[in-house]
Amino acid sequence: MDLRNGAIADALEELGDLYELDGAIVHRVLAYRTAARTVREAPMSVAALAREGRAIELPGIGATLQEKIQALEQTGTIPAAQKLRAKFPPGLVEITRLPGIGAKRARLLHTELGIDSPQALREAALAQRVREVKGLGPKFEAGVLEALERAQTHPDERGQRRLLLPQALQLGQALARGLDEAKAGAGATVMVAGSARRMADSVKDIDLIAVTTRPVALASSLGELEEIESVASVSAAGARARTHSGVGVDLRIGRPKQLGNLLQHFTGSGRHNAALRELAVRRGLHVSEHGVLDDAHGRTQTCETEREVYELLGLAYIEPELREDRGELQAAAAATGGDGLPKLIEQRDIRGELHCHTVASDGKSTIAEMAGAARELGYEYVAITDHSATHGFGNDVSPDELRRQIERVRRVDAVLDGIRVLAGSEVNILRDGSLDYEDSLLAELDWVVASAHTAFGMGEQAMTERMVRAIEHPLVDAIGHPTGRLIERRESYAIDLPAMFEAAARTGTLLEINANPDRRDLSDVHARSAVRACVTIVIDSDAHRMHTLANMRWGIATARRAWLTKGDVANTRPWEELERARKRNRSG
DNA sequence: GCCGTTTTCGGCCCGACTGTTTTCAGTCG
Repeated sequence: MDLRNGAIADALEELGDLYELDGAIVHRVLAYRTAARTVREAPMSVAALAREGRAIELPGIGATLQEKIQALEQTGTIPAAQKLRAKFPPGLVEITRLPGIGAKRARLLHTELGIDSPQALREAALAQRVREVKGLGPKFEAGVLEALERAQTHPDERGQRRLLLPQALQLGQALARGLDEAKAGAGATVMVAGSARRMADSVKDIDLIAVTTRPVALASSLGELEEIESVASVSAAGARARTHSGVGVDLRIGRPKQLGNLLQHFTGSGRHNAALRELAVRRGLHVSEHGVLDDAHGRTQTCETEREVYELLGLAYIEPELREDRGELQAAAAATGGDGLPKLIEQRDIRGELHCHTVASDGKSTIAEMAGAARELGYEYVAITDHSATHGFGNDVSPDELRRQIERVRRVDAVLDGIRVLAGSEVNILRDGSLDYEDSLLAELDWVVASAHTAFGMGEQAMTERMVRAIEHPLVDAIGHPTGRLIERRESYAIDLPAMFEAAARTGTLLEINANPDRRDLSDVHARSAVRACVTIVIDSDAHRMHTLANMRWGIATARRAWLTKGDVANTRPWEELERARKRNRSG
């Protein structure tokens, strides 16, 4: 069994941390962290790739790192890491996670005071020995104690509890509105930036930007908002604060002329910006939140829009969702030989909903209510797909009950104008990959989604065989939430994704981007790999009541982050076209 | 440690903030 990518990434990250403690130059440390991310996001087994000597095909992985990955796979450990672990105890690495303490200071504490754990650090600080170290002082010592205290009383915050995107956007927009409406906000423009603007799965802290002619007054008013518990700093450049729920808020302020620079800078991601600046330097330009400095003229040019920033660098405009340093800069440089950026899918491209629930299983709304709500959203069709008999949640839909449900759907479809209501089911994929309705019953349905809801712990090979068997079933139109992950709560089950994608592409089975904001499954990275493997995607809300049909937007966000166009997504097509093209009609 | 309109060595983004500093290093995003 291959070592999972996550485990390899963890090992590379640890090694990077250790090298940093050991005083390695920052670029070497950075190389490990970049490689760790690449491995974590890779759609294939990096262990298998390394075995074939092909891991060097991944960006940021060279011969040295490939060797280390091979060693890790063969012996379970990397020799260099073992050596360094003996030198720097794990408690020291833990100390570098405390705010305000990095590798340099951790190492200083280790060599000067022999500190090797948070506990030892605490004792030294209480005995006022930390302030005696050259370069440190009483304020640092107090900060250390506070950080240790906080880590103890808020253990969950050390693990960086993150907000899901909907909560982050809601909070960010509330704060932006609050600043807008504050007295100092008159004439100001306030916007949500950061990972929330990039529509990431989850968000660590809220980034806001503002342009105004009265920066200090605006920065001061952040602390007056009801959501804010404490303010760490206020200046003309912005403010940092924390909400009552413990979320960090970073406000950055500039002049109206630099709105584009500021928004671009603070939207990030950090990696996108770093890559952007490297590209700029090669062209004699220096990019920052203040503007674009031209070496040749010694002048800084400010931009009112982000588009101008990218244009100054010879790039096409890059949508925020793409700014993750996943090839978007090369694509945006199409004029100089890149592939060009895709025209990303939009909400208005969606013509129908193909996965939602009603009171027949665990939903809260009726067929007529769901269909009416789907029509309100402008959809042309909606498939009612309640859970199947063995799911165990809500009311079990026995085969007879499903037959009655089909009749109910037909009746609603007959009386409801303006939308086509389809009879479907979200069928359970059993342990062996079989489904829990007879084929003859499935054949009566207009739409069949198949999903795994149980037995997530089976091994990779068994799980892959299970899913591939379901994919190969001639009556399965789509696979629901194909990896089973819950964002920030549950990892995906072990599965060979390339094998699943190959099967889906071969059979014409759709793979879902489930738009429930807790799932967003397939993820952005996986959906992109799937489409590259010639899989067609379907984006579904998986709504359990009328208003959650609007969750479609989170699925669209994931699709956009996956570089998907309208053409990659099945439910952008009219029902007749979709039905004609699907596999049960293709194969016969 | 990676990488190449600077190809096998010598670079490798930019600024704010903090606390410790007599001019800057470390940390963070």
